[in-house]
Amino acid sequence: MAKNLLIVESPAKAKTIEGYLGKDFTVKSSYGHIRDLVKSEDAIDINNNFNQRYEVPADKKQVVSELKKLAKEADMVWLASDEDREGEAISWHLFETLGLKEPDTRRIVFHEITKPAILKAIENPRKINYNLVNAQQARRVLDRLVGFELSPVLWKKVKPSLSAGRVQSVAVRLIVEREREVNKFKAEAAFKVVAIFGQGRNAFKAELPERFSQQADAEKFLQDCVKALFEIRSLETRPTKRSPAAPFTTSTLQQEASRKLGYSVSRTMSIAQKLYESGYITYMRTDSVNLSDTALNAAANEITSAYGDKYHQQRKYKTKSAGAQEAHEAIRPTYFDKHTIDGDGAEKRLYELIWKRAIASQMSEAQFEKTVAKISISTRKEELVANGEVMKFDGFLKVYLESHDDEDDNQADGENAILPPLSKGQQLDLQEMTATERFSRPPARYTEASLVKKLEELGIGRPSTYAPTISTIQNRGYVVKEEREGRQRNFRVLTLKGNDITKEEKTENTGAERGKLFPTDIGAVVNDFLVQHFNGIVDFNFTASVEKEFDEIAQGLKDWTKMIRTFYDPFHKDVANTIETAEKATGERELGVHPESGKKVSVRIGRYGPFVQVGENANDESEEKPLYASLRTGQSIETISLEDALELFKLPKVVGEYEGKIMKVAIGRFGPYISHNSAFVSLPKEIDPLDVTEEQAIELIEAKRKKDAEKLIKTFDEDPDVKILNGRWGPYIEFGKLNVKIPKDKEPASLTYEECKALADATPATTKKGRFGKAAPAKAAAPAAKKAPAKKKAPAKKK
DNA sequence: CAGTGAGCGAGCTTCCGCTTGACTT
Repeated sequence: MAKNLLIVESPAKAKTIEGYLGKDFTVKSSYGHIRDLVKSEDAIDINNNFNQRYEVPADKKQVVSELKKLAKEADMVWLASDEDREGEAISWHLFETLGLKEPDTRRIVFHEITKPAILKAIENPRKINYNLVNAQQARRVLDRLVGFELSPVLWKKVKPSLSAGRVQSVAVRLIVEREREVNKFKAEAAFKVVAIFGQGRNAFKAELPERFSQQADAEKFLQDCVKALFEIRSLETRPTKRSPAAPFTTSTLQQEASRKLGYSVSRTMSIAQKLYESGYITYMRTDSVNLSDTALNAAANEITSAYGDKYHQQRKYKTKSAGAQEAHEAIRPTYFDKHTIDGDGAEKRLYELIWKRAIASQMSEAQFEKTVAKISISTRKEELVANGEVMKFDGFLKVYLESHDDEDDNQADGENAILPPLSKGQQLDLQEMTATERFSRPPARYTEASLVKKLEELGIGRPSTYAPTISTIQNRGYVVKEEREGRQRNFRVLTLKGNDITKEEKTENTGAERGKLFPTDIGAVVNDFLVQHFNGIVDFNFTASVEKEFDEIAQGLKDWTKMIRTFYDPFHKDVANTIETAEKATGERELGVHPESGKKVSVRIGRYGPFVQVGENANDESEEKPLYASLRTGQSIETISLEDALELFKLPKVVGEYEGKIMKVAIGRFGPYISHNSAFVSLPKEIDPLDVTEEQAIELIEAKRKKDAEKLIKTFDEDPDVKILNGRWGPYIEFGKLNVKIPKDKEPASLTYEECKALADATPATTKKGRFGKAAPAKAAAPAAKKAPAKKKAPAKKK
């Protein structure tokens, strides 16, 4: 038995380290945290110094018992979790849970998984840093208190099962506020003048720095240019350079993989996880841009041998993010001489991206010669400007060019074009000049990756939580990732050619979005509610300010329970006050009055989602009941117009007759559908329910019948409502409204009616939904309830 | 599931940060 047990957080890391240390060491992993606060309300004892109750979650029991056993057998246990707040806490939880004793325990840390780093760490053990542990406890307790007190407020005031938290609520806020900026944005049009001089290979573009807001001014300018002389007034050439970006962190990897490969952040992370487990890359959840000395040398060797000495330049990067804890290296290939790897296409592409970025980060800068030519116009005082750029040395650009979110902006302007040989005083031949109407652009909606970037800038969230946070806000229905169609927009183009000026009107598509994050109505309502009642929590600086206090705790300058007390008491007061006084939040908005009846038209969120209401709530029997209609996908209570709202009442609508029965189009909870003779057909997305023709409807009904017939295996004379069908997951019996799976040992085609009935009777009706969600399972059917009888709920809080 | 938007009301939902596989539908 090995004398030493060394525990790290990640199993892949454990494997590597075991190779470095030899027989005297057993290296195991804790798989992250091994304990957490209990789920129940009594996890934190508010009145007793915020004492915590921890438990080992079910999925960690096995790991813990194995570690316990090994720890008992070992002479010395080395706690080698990461050197950051969470890592220190993991060591402490291990110490407590495994029942370790101080003389036989060492705490060690390293920032890179290299043999010298590990050996050095072992020579320099220390004790658990309880200040750091306290800082983590403060973080953990604060997040629990915030999350588990705020969420229930939402259940009461907005809708059950919603959630709020220090991180997710700010993420939603960013998206809601950006959407509002986009919606209130008014595009401003201005004419941009571009001239083309010279012929053929010597042709080049020049631009007028000023823009004209009025068409008349642009026209006048072109008019003035008809007989004008153009001359190069000044010519300036200067060297410029561009430097490579730092190697990847989690967030920059997510951004580049999104821009260059189109991966979602969760896809990027799961591919990176595979690469890590295969030993191709270093750890992928990191906020550090640092490379180990071993890596610097390996990169230097690779660059020198592959590209030559002049392409290499050693660089050490410093992190720019304030909250960075830098427990690991930057993300880099484990072996720089491996330009590509075995694996599927996605893995290969991500690996190559990581390899290029890391290699480029150690390469020389690219050198350019930038030329600016200013061109005077004899009839005007303005000058045209031509920019040219010639690359003199490619440097790092040989392998990698970083992309940016706002890429397409400059590209079209010929910013980096090559200019022909020019000289000062040279007369130029105008070939063509255009004045094109261009529009200012609204701020860009967030993509998953650009949201991560923003969160990182605000110091909110950690490398391990970016991807899960993005999923959470989508799963809660606060945010949707969507494509939206743009709309056509006209713009004017004036062209001067020869001595003639022509005008034309062109159209372009604008506002189309792909893979952008949009707030839902519920997201907006929840956000507004939180901003109104808990501004301090959803403040963009809240995390930064508590982080500062956590740092003070980590340095031993502050008592963590005092810090939490100072936060909690007023916060809890707000919670209690809000529960008592706040109205239910529905996002209600009045759109106006119905043009014919004069009744009030309003929108709000109801039990089944956003809807329009015409007429007041009936509080008296003599009054008429109001009319309701659900909003369609893509519509929102915040932006819908009165006209669009009234459109919704044009459904349900009879679109024709078929086989003697009417066909009706309506919108249901699951979207638009056609009903016919008590059968239902969903409308495909691309068909507008208001435009369905009789022919289309018949076609759809027939198509549905055909599809159903393909699924049908057998029917019965005894009861037409009983069928055997082939479903997505195999054959099943449709017994009236109940679907029953057919056991594997039965042949579906040979089942008799009686057998079907028996199977149906044996199936508990748990799939049926009651009015308030899932129907309770029949009491007698569940004799052995696993759960202990529910605890008595704490009596209602005193008022 | 197929046109609702009350209330009735037992018992449930929920946080952030560390880690990976185990899961059906």
